[in-house]
Amino acid sequence: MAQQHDFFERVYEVVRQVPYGKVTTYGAIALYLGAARSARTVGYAMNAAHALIDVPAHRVVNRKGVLTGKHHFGGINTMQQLLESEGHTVIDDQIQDFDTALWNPNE
DNA sequence: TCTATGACTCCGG
DNA sequence: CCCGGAGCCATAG
Repeated sequence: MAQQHDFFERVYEVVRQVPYGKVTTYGAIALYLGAARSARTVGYAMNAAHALIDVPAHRVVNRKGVLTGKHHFGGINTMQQLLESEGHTVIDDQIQDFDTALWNPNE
C-alpha cells in the first residue's frame, strides 16, 4: 500500500473532480486512469475512501446508474439522500435521467 | 507467494 | 432490458 502514487489516490483525484450535481461510473474512472479492466478495483478504492471527507464517493455509481455501494455508507439511504440533495432523482436505487447526469472525466 | 474478495463489466441467451 | 456465467485486477490476510 504505500507507494508514492497509490492506485487509490489516483482514483480519489478523479472523484474529487466530479462536479456538483453530476455523477460518474467506476468504469469511466478506470478508463481515465488507463486501467479499463480495473473497475472492480475502483470500487474497492471507494470502500477505502469513505474515511476521506473530500472524496464524494456517492457520485460514483455503476454503469447503469444504480447505487450499488449504498450499503457502505452509514445508513442504507445515506447515499440516495446525498444524491437527492444535489438535485438528482433516485428511484429504487436507480438514478433517473442517468445519461444526462453522467459526467465523463475525459472532458 | 498464494488465495480470497469485491462499491464492476462484458458477453451470450 | 433481465439473467446467469466468466473475466479482470489491485488489495488484504
